[in-house]
Amino acid sequence: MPQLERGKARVAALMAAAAAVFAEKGYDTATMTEIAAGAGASIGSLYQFFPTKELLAAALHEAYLERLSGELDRLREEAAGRPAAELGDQLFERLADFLAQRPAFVALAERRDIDKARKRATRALLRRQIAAILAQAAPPLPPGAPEVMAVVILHLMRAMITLSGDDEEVGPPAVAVFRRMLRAYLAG
Amino acid sequence: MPQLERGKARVAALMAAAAAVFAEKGYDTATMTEIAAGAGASIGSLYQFFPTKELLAAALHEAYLERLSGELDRLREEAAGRPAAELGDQLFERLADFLAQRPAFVALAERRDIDKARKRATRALLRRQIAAILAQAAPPLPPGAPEVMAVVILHLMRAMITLSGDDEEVGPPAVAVFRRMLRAYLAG
Amino acid sequence: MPQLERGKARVAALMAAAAAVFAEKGYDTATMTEIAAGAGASIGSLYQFFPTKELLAAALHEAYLERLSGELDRLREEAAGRPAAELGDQLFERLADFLAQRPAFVALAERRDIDKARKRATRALLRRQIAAILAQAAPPLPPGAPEVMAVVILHLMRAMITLSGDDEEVGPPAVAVFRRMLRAYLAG
Amino acid sequence: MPQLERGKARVAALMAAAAAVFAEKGYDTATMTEIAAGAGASIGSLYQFFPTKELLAAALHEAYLERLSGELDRLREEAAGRPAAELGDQLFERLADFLAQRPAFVALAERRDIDKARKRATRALLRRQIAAILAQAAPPLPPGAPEVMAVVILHLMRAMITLSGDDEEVGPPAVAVFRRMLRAYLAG
DNA sequence: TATGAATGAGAGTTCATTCAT
DNA sequence: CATGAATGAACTCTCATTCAT
Repeated sequence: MPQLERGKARVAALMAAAAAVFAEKGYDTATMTEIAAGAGASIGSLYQFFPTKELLAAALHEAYLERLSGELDRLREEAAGRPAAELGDQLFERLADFLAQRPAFVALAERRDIDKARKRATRALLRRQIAAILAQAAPPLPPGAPEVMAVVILHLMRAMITLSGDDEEVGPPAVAVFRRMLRAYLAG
Repeated sequence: MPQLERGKARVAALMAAAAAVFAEKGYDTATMTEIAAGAGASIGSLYQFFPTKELLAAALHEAYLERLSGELDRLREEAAGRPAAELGDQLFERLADFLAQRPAFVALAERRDIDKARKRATRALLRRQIAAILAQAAPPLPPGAPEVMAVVILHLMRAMITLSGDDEEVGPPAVAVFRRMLRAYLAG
Repeated sequence: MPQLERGKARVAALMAAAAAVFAEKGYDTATMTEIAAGAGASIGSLYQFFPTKELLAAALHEAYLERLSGELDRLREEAAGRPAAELGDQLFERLADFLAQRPAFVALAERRDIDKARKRATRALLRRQIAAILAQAAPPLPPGAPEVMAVVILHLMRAMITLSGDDEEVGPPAVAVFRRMLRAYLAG
Repeated sequence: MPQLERGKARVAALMAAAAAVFAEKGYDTATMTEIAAGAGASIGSLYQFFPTKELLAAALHEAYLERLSGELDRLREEAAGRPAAELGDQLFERLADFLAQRPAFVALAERRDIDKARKRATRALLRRQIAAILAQAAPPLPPGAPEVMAVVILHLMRAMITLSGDDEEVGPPAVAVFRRMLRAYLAG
């Protein structure tokens, strides 16, 4: 919606501020006022571009999903013919990176006012992309396995996130275990 | 705090209502008014027993934790000398049951206004109990493993919960995989 | 909704204040804040009883309509067998009185966010009551006439209202003319 | 204010859009943004020509009044020497037409932020013009009657407008009655 | 002039919490 | 203890209007 250069910069600043606030407080507790302030904008300016708190969240979420989708596409291209365990490792690493750099992602993905169907659709999309990657493994996984493993990986990622907020002593080894479990399972 | 019989019934009803509302709407979105109404009580009455929304949540959470703690204690007694994989299975099942019956648990465990230290402490407690169970496995797990596996199990449980809200087609196989992964890992 | 005596008094005060503000500023321009202040209540108190500006307006409107309906019922009982012109005069007078004492009535009846069907229904009700009165005239009006005359009278009343806001020099004679026109028409 | 051709077209488009929006939503509820959009212009452009919402409304109202005034002037010229009832009929018809084609007129005439004196003055002007027409009736109306009847006619017009928004079954007969009432009254 | 971004006072509404009865 | 009314800070959102380009 922004047409001028100035507007584009504003929108970028607003989304960045929104990401920060959503990450820190969660969707419900985040306030539009704080987001606007965080971007050095007036509340009116925020609403000029995002007519609703929900729409703001949706826009940010969408942007994240597109980026993630692109990254998975790229990974699929690179990864044809590799062994499954290695693919799992790659996925693990890249997804973890992606999420670590976007701490608002989970808050956005789980906000309650998102409608169920949409949520499901979004998850299905990601699942399919990850399954597509795993389907390229050589030797190939048994039929059906890529889809199930996609779900597994996605949920492991969720666990990862929480883990990074955990104790430092206990987190890293657990991450390693998750990784090994996945590797072992994919290897055979 | 309640001294009379009547008071105890009130408190029970209030906590039940709170559990229902927290489960349905999440901590932030739940309102004290709705909770009171759900228990057939007036707001005034609710505040008589729980002087704060946060205290209400804390009380409910505490109650859940105690119950869970008890269950884990019992499991530890029963489980001495079993193989690790079997213990993992047992834990898996019992924890899943526990959470399935208390859908407010996660919402309470993750509410944002809880102070970090307390959160950490709570998690540490559970971890220790689970580790204690795993430490009784025969043959024994390598040193340090029970603690790490406790973390892993706890996070798998979290994944489980989310999974139950997922598509029906894709959820159950993923649960099975998690189970098998854990089993395999604990077995060797 | 108010259950205690105190609450009933509040509601009465709030409705009175609302009537005053709606009358003075019209529905759109009236503010909930001003209404609350006018009743010596806090904004929260106002919302306790009227969860929406629209509902407040609706409640007030409803109350007015009920009162008016009662008045018309009474008039019908008293008026059986009188000549039509006299009934017209009576209606004219009573309705004018009613509206003069409730300057918010028109503002409420015409607010834009009321749904069309409801508006129509309300008007139809009043029309029917007035027609019922005119139908009792002796000698009787021709068939169909009471219904049409009811519409005419209702619209004359609307004109009356506006007229009272007009110049003082020109208003009263015009009112008199309206009255005579109606009389003449009903007389033959 | 607009000096170029382009400017005049802009102003015309803006006023047309304003008329449409005022008619549909009423003065209070109409927004400058929607008006600008309706004219295919930017807000900045709208404010270039009409520095205030109120001034925009005033300009539109003024334009309408001038047009109406012209029409009444023409009618006065045509109508000298006709019987009063016929003049009433003519007025009735022309005014109704005028208003039917300009649904924003009433909204503009009744907006609340217009100052009372101005409102009164405007009404007085129209009244005088209508009275001037009626004063030309032959045989002449009694002294004072034209002024009073002008008021009456003006208010009947208002009723007319509302009537056209009413039920279709009940509107037209009522219009006819109004017409007949006026005719009869003017005839004697 | 034209455009679209920027501003911020103010409106409606919510809800945890307190108080009077 | 119970009830329900009272309070007001805080929140989301709107819109007339101003400004920079």
